[in-house]
Amino acid sequence: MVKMSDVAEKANVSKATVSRVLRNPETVKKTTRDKVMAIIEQMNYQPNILARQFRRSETNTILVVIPNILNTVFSHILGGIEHEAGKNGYRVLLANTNKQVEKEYEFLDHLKQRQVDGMILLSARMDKGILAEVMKQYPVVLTADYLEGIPIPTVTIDNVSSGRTATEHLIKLGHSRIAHISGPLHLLVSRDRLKGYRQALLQNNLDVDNILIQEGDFSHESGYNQMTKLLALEHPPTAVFAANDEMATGVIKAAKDHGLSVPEDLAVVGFDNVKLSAIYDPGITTIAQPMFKMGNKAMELLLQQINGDDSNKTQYVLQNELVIRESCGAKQKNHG
Amino acid sequence: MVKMSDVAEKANVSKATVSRVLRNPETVKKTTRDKVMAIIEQMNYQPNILARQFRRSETNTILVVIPNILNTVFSHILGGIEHEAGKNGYRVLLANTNKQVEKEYEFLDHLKQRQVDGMILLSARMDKGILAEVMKQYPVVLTADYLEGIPIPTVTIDNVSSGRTATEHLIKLGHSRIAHISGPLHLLVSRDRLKGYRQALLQNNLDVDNILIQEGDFSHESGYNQMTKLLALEHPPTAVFAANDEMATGVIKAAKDHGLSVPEDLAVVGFDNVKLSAIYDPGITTIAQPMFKMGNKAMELLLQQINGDDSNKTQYVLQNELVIRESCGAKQKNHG
DNA sequence: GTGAAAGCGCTAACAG
DNA sequence: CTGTTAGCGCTTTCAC
Repeated sequence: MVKMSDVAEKANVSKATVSRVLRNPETVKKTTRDKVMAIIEQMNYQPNILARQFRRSETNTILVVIPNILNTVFSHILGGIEHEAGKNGYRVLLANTNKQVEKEYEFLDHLKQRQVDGMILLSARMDKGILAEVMKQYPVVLTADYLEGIPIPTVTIDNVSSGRTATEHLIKLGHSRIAHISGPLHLLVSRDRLKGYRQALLQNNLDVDNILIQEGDFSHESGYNQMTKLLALEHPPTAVFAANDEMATGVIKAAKDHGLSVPEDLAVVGFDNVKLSAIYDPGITTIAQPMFKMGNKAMELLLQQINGDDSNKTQYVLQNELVIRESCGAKQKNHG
Repeated sequence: MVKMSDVAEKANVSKATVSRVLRNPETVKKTTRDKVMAIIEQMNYQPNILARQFRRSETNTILVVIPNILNTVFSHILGGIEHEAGKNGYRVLLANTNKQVEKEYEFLDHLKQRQVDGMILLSARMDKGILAEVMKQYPVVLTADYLEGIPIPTVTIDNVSSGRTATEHLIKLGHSRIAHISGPLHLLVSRDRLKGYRQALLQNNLDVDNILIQEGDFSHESGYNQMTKLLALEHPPTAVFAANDEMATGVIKAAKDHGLSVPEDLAVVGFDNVKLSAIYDPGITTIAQPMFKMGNKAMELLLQQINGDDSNKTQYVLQNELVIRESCGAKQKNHG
């Protein structure tokens, strides 16, 4: 493996000059630079990045902690992160926690050992105090997930208002008996969407009937099961707001299996606007999270921190959007 | 940042001993070892991994090159890789190519610069000759994608026989006019599935009608569009084998929009067995790829190479499986 | 079983 | 604009 000193020798310059040519070309006279570059080409010299990382103690790598790669919401955000990272010469190390807190702690060590320059969390189940400590010392950004009461840079949408928007849409369509199938309630995201649902009902002088609120786990199956329960009620709902799109498909399936049509007999609104919601039949009305953009922005904030700009330790709330398709009954069925 | 020499000093031993305690504990007397460990704990010493990597010139990191993170087939395989990697103390660096060959070449440099110990490709669009050269020098495994004529360790299913299985299933159900919507034909995977389709027809003395073979791009939209074309034929097909599940949903949507029922008027078989195929309505009969397992096996093969076991440069063909759901008409509609 | 010493390949003062 | 020099923190012979 040819090294810097080999190049230096052959080019009749010092190692320092070769190093400069590589990292600060403008500080080297053009003729010298060209000569060195030529030798580098000729010898097919590849700098030893490991040595460089060690010497500079920076890795140009960031860690992305994900609860579940298989969830398309997370993989879209990951895509956004990867895109922005690549543009800025950073590499992305993947850390799948499978929803286990212990894994989060494990990956924290990578940060502490400076194996990465920063970390983006899509899942923050760890102890808030510990996280607060960590983020004093290392660049950290939170997205998708968020926490109350600690000042950590965060990129999200407003889940409360999104929940309200989804519910209000159903109210405007004339529904008064609207159910909500929530995500796991140990997640703040789920609680906030539920809060929005409640607010919408109350603001429209509708009763909040607790029997119409069922907790799911974001899976199709839970949507199906909870909807089946709801349909067994004496007064079943005429509309459902499901806390994600996959559960919405379960809701629709349950309704169909019960002999009901969607949206004629049951209006359904989902959440996320993943591809599934667009290709399902009927197309699912949903709240769009700007997932790719969330990833982008999160990476941007992280880069600011890495580059020592601490002025910006703020929360970013991105715009969400109601995407109307067939499942709510506000629109005629068509393709696209 | 406390370093090894600090620990050594406080423990009254040499750096060498501390290093041994960390990496070869069995070569250190128990009493010494315990003393050193205690000091390490007490001082909260974190070894500088960058220094270690540099010194040992190994990274314990592998690179996974993915054409598209948003595709669930790839994210499942990635999950399998990540799982196996984690178990063995390896970290996974993500390399999203967005289907651009140039990106593949770019990421190759990481390998050449020894920034990673090995590479798993889920996409090999690069020049075969170059790849062949690379894999002589560095640990590389190919999965999901594959190439003909170069002896690179590969983990896949048999796409030809899978295509045959899918098609034969439709033939057994009594269909004789069976269409195929293929993946992009520049991909060997797509060509092989098509080949299987052809073989099944011929082996059953059915004509191959080229008008029934349409090229898609694995998207819902392409499935929809190609199916719409097929339905406009004078003699439209009564069954369709789509080269992936997402296109199958497009096929079904097109049929419904055309006033047809699936499976009554049109039988459909997909490919991959992603979650979508299970939750779609109707459930889609499909060929299951053992995606997680493919990732596992690929990582296993890579580890063998990294550990210098070159005996095993073989192709692994994993078992596929026909999963029968409603879309083909072989089964009554029910949930699950 | 342990210590001394050399050095991995690069970068960054500092001088000139 | 370029060269000299001194390490970064760890691992690994080689002695003892």
